Amino acid sequence: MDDDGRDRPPVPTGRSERARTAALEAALALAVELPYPQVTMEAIAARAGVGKATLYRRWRHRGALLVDAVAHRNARAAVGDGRIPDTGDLQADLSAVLRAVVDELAVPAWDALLRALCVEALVDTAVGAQVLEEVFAPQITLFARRFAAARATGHIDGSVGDVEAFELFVAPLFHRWQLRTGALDHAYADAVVRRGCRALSP
Amino acid sequence: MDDDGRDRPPVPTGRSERARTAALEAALALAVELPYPQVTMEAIAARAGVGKATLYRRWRHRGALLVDAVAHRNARAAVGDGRIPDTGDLQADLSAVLRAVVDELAVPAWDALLRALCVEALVDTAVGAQVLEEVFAPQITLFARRFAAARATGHIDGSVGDVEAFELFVAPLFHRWQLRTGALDHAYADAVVRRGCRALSP
Amino acid sequence: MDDDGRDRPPVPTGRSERARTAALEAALALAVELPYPQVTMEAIAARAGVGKATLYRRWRHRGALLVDAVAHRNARAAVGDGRIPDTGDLQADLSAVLRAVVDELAVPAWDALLRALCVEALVDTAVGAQVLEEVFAPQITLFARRFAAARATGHIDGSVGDVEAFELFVAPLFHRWQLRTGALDHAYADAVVRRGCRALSP
Amino acid sequence: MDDDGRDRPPVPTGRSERARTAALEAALALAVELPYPQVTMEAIAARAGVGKATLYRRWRHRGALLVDAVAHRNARAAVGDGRIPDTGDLQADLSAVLRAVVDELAVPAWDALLRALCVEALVDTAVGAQVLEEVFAPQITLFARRFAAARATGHIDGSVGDVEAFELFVAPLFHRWQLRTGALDHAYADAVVRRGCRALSP
DNA sequence: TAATAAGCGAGACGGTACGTCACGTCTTGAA
DNA sequence: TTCAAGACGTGACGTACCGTCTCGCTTATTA
Repeated sequence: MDDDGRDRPPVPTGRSERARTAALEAALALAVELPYPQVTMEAIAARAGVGKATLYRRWRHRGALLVDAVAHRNARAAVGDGRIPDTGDLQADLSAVLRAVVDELAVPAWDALLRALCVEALVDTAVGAQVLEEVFAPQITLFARRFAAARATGHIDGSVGDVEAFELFVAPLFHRWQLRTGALDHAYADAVVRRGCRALSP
Repeated sequence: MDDDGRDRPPVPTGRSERARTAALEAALALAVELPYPQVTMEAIAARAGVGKATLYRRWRHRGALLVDAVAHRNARAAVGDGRIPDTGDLQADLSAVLRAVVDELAVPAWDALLRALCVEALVDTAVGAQVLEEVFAPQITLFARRFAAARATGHIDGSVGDVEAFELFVAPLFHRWQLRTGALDHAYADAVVRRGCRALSP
Repeated sequence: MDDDGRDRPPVPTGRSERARTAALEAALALAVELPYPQVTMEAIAARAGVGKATLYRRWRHRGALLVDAVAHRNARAAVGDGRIPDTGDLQADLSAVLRAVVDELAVPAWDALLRALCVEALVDTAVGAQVLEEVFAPQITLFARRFAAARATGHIDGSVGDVEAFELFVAPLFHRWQLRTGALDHAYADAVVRRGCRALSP
Repeated sequence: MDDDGRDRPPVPTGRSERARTAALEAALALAVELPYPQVTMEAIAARAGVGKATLYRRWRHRGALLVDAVAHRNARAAVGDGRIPDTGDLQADLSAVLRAVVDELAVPAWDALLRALCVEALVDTAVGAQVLEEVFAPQITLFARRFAAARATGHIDGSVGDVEAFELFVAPLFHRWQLRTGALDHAYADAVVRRGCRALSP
């Protein structure tokens, strides 16, 4: 699982590493501050002070570069700092998390990045798989841990899988975020959690 | 709500009507048979046998053209032929509908079209609103009618809004379709409906 | 003899004509003021205020463009104003002409253009043929007319062909100009003519 | 005359000597078998199995490398093996030599090399001087020796300089070779010699 | 003989130009 | 008058070379 459109050179030297970092950060910055069609490889290269060939040497697509850029960002500031609380009250814990997700999606920078990621994922199946693996899968894993605890204490139906439970809670937010079918606020997050917990109760 | 990127000439003559139809059908055909980045205005014009200026005279964006094209398609073959069944058994009715949705999404042509629509919606907020209004809103209305009946017979919690209920059922499918987090089949549709009905039960 | 790398569009419109002229004059200007490797299609397009695609639509090579540019220039200011004098004294007439050629080659602009033409002619046989036809052949024709008169009056050996006689006079200048084997001045022109006339005397 | 773009390291070790030879021969081979624009420093380095930095360490320009390569070639197989015959019959002797030149120019390899040299000489004055000094000057010297003998025996006009006499014979061939104004064969060589000798007769 | 530094091949780097394609506008010729 | 056809200026595409640089590795000397 290494030949998915990234990092051809196995040993990044000092100079290479500078170029790589500059490219990733330029991509992030441009994706945030420009309409996505203007986030071109040319613009990223110029902003990063890097040759276009260097970009294409490392990433086959703009999509691959963007996914790496977002992964790079997440490595620095993990969303929700990497753990779902477990106070014993599943509904309260999930409410806190989904409220945090709502808050994140309200940050224009993250909103723009995520929309860009979705565009690339929709356009190219391979990039879609990469997005799933590197951006969503970690989140699913986080939720899965909390669900396991809830199952152990009998708070949720043991027959529901992790991904299914994850989608029960996150998909409505994702849908509303992407299609803007309504206000995406704490109240909605709470309502989604309330209904989700009812759906999962044993 | 008239300057949203469509139909500037209000009275299409005979000749321009032919051009309009040809453009819409060319857009549909290309969106289905080519990767989306290759569905260019030039390609659509060429396929339709229409001048590029004619396209830009009627639609400002490729997105606006595509939305019209999908609306044009839906006008011919309405999804689920325009009504949600009401046998009195909400869960059975919704299962039938969501299974149909799953089947639709499995058709490559519709899958490709919907992905293209989502790309445009993600890239441009105005197109997003148009997609919502013309593609998703009709669906929500369909569901709303069935929900109203269910509320009247006391089968679901009266305090849950139509959009919220819609998202409870549709968002998981949408999420799984877009991100390919797992198999999108009848079993998943049934499970989503089962959990949704539990969540909505009074 | 029309498909030799120029003028694909048979009827140049008003806008096209402006683009064509601007391109030709930009090419001339750049070939004169820059080292030849910097006379790029990109630079010509920029200087002409013309799209690169427009250049490539009309000329396949930089060479083809340059040949047209020089022909365009020659159409305006014919070298030696289009006729070789005939005072009855062949040696004097040719001296005057070759001195004029020497003077022309001393003009940096024409020197640069001619070197550029030779580069293109050396690199690509097809361009070479075009250069011969459009730049040198007219000169040969001019000399041929004068040689015909000289043959008629018995001043030169009737068995020597026009091209051979032309080369007898012009080749030494060309050789010295290109390889800088010595001073290229009026004295040299006179000496070349003197020897050439001796060689051709009946 | 040492900083003209060649041999900066005065003491080539064994390893670097191998690199030098490999580079020169790769340059020759590529100049013969490819169109000249494809004879790039990269291609030469690759063919020679040599680092690009090694090329640039020894030669500043592709032109300097090419001139050295041709000189390297000439060192092995001297053109006309280094002497112009002196049978006492100047015209016959020169005919033999110019026929040999014509034959050389008919060899595609030498034709290609000489065109490449001329391109470099035309593009860069410094390279032009180098070409003159290393490729043409030795030829002029050869002719000069024969002219001196002819002058001593009163066969040619003593007032004509060596370079002028050289150009009288060689320039027409050069001109015809470069511009392809006509057939470049033994007959033409003979005619040029015949006329040249008449021009030079005392 | 072992370390040590110089020179090498390899090739990544920041650039620039290539030749192509699509953008959205504008002009022309035919219907 | 409207339309298809397509040229126009613009600018991004992905590639190839430029000339410089940084790597390890090989060599040839110096301790």
